[in-house]
Amino acid sequence: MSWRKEQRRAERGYHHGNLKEALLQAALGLIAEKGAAGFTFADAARMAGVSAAAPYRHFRDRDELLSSIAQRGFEQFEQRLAAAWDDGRPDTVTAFERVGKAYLAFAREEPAFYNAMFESGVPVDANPALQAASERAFNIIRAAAERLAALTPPGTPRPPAMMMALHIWSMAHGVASLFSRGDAARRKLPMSPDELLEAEVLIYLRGLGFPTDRRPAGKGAEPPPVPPEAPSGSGVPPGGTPGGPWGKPK
Amino acid sequence: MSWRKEQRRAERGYHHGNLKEALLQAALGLIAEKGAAGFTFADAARMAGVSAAAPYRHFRDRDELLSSIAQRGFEQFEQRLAAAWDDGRPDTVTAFERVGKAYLAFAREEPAFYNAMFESGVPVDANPALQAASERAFNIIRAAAERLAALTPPGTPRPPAMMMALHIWSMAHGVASLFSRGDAARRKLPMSPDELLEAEVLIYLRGLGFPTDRRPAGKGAEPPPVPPEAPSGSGVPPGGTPGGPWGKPK
DNA sequence: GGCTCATGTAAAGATCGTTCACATGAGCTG
DNA sequence: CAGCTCATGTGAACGATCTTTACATGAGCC
Repeated sequence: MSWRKEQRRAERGYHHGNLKEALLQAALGLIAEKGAAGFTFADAARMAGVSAAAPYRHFRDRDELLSSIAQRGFEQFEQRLAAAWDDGRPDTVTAFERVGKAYLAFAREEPAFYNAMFESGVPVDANPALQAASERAFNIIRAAAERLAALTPPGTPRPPAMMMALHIWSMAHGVASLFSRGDAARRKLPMSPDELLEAEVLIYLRGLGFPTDRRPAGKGAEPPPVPPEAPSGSGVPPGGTPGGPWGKPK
Repeated sequence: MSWRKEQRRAERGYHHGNLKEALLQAALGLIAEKGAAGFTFADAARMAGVSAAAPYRHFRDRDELLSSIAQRGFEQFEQRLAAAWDDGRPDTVTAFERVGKAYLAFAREEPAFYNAMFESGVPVDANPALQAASERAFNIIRAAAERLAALTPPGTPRPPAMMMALHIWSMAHGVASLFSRGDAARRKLPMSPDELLEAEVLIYLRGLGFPTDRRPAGKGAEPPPVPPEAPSGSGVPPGGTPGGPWGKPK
């Protein structure tokens, strides 16, 4: 046995005290480094200063550890999305876009969680708690979509809110997993993932009849200003950044 | 040594004859079954009836096999996308949507390839040939986007074609990887992935000012042949079919 | 026929995931 | 405080995988 190990043991005694948490943290670090596939149960144990068999006292097997991380990830994800949504303040469209940004930010800033959640092959539906956490996170997007759906300008086709939510989710996930993470991020793009997603969502919202004219596209005339936030009237600020979400068209 | 093995050997002699190809096929089957993560080099060897060391005569290591499969996948992917695009016939928008469908169809029908290409953790940029194949596939989408960009009705914002291509790619990939494959597909949806993507793309195109009012929601009449390629038409048509691509709003 | 080299084999080392019998010690009970 | 118990950690061991190394085979070519 290594000197190091003995030393660790001396420091902390026979019992670790908080092994479960330590393992989760270790795994998180390892996944961030080498991906969920490269992460090793034995490595996590080593990193926690414990024998290879010890983790089995806290997790049925390697998959359960991964699953736990995914679940915790969904919980944090939900919190961040909820904070971004902020119940639709100051206006629905702005908040909606903030959710998109939060999605990408999470994928970028918490690669280990995102990996465990969406790219580790953990079957979400196998674990009820995990599935529930996943649904709670999605429900934020869904709630936002409901609000948005209620606001689609009259005379415009109005898809079910659920569908809009799924659309947004797929856009965000598509951008995140193709361009915003790991080696995929190395695909060189003419713009940042954030800009890409923002423009995508804006075009989509325009397709639903929402005024997205706060960013005049190019030199052209302002797109016809549909009454902001249709029925009630609290709404999208008319002003905007010049250049449009996609920059000046050449 | 097993009887089976001896028998196989007797059938084919000491040399396999076409081991490289056999390994690729075996791997493809295994990945389809158990995912790229669960796929094992030794298993592929076994399935080809050779010793565990034999594959190393044809692939530097397990990753190179995976990488080869990904590359082959991108090549087939390119072919299918190209066939779907069919150089924009009969009209750009129709062909464009066909590309979207082809994307999903590939993801669904060739799970092993799709898995190796996008979900196996193979670093695309590590292998120049692989990267080139990937780019050739993307170029189909890109070419389609160029054509579409050239047609955006005047008076409408016109994002760069490259951006449009990336948008479409991210939508397709998002839908495919969230809803169209593996356990993720088990997330129960109120509609098929194909419908979901089609609606998403249509709304997006509408956001770009394209007329997307053909296609009465259900089993209705034949899509009214909108004058194909309508650069002259003004943006979003006021009428549109009731319901649009997403069925009747409730 | 004989040489050569690509192709396959067997054996072995390193690492993992996992299990099992056993050790330790924290906390309760009396 | 003594003793018991049970959660928690240890070591050893099994089978599987990946990979390397030395050796075997035989197809093609002179």
